Amino acid sequence: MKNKSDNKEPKMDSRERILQAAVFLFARHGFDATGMRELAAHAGVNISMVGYFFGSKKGVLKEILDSFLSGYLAIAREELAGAGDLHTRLERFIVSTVGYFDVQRDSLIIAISELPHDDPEIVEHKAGWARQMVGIVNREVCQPHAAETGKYIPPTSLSPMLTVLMASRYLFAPVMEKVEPGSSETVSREEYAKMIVGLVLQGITGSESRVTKS
Amino acid sequence: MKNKSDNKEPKMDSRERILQAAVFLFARHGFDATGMRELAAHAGVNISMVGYFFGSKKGVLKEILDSFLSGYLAIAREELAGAGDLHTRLERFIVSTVGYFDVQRDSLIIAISELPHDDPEIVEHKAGWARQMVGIVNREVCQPHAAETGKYIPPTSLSPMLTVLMASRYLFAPVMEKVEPGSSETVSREEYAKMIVGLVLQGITGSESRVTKS
DNA sequence: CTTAAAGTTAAACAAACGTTTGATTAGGAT
DNA sequence: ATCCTAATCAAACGTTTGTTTAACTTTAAG
Repeated sequence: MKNKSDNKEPKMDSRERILQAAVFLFARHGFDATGMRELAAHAGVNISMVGYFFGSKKGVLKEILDSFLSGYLAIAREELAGAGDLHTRLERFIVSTVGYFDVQRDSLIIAISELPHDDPEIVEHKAGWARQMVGIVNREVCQPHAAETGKYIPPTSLSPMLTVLMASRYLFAPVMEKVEPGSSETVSREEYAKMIVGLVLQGITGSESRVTKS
Repeated sequence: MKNKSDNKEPKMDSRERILQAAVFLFARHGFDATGMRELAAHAGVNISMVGYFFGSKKGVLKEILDSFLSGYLAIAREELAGAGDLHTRLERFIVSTVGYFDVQRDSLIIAISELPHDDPEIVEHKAGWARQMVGIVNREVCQPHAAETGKYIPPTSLSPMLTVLMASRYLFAPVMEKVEPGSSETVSREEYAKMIVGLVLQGITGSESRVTKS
């Protein structure tokens, strides 16, 4: 009566267990404050398995960042390009991204928290993804927008602005939950996305989804 | 010819030297990745002086956060309250805050990077400041805005959004500098502030300072 | 059955960690 | 002169850090 490979709960891939534990812990204690022993214990594996699968602790971080950022970039490619005018495409992009951030909130927190730190190995990784994102935003948003309005917003400014705007809710959640318990659930993910769509497209006067002139 | 207390360069307060070194290092390597020895060496003091003046390493962080957040809150009190309609007050607030973030960019990076981490001692500190900020934003922005438009944006959503929007440039600077060297200087602080004012007040169509209908 | 690879383990490594100690100095007040 | 206190220092405290080693077990194919 011993299941060999049919059950998933008790005998999941050790590699995957480590990854999940790392996402959980890095987001809560930070990368540097999370020890290998704590990580191994939380994943239910021996400490040396981290080195075996990922080479080093930093290897785990790189994998988390790559996985999260590639997903974010894929959404940008899919939603910002393609058919529709600028407003429509921006709205699609925001709704999709907020959904993605919502599901991947721990990875999002890790990516943004580690953003400003200057470990050259990590900075280079992030710069690679950022470079592609800037290219897409420039081609699909900044230039069409400049053609419409005559005003050019550099993508090196707009990309960070859009990203952190959509991320703000998840970055501040731990603090805001202390400020006003339950405040995370008062606004649903869909309402939050609409709020950002309104803000980006029409400013604070349009922060609800009422779009009268399309 | 020996100056006693007139000169400031060679014999500055050790306490202040530690504080300045900590702001510099915490912003670049992160709080947990910065060691006491590195901090003491960078400040040019003995390692035990950190404990002597601040109690612990975490004591230094708390002082940095308190100093930065109290300044931010003071700006909010000064610019969001007072005379003028909502748009005018928001514009004043954004211009002032961007100036403040620009000068205090290292402290800003520290505050946001440590935001999501769950050290109870630190979370409580941040929650105290956030609670006051939410109160001000609610009274001076959200409620007047609801009276005008009929749409209520919760301050627990709006405060984080405004904050990270103005901070985005400094959070991403290390990465964006790698993506496009010199991109930090292509947009001046004043232009950056105008960009955000336009975005917040009129959306992406108004991201330059051209305000035709006041 | 044998063999080779992949997975897993406990143990050990030097290095670095944050903090504390006790001695020493200097300056002003008593 | 004596005392007090703030400031500074070198040295050591006991832990914990990330990583590595070598032996052991399991898995799967020849």
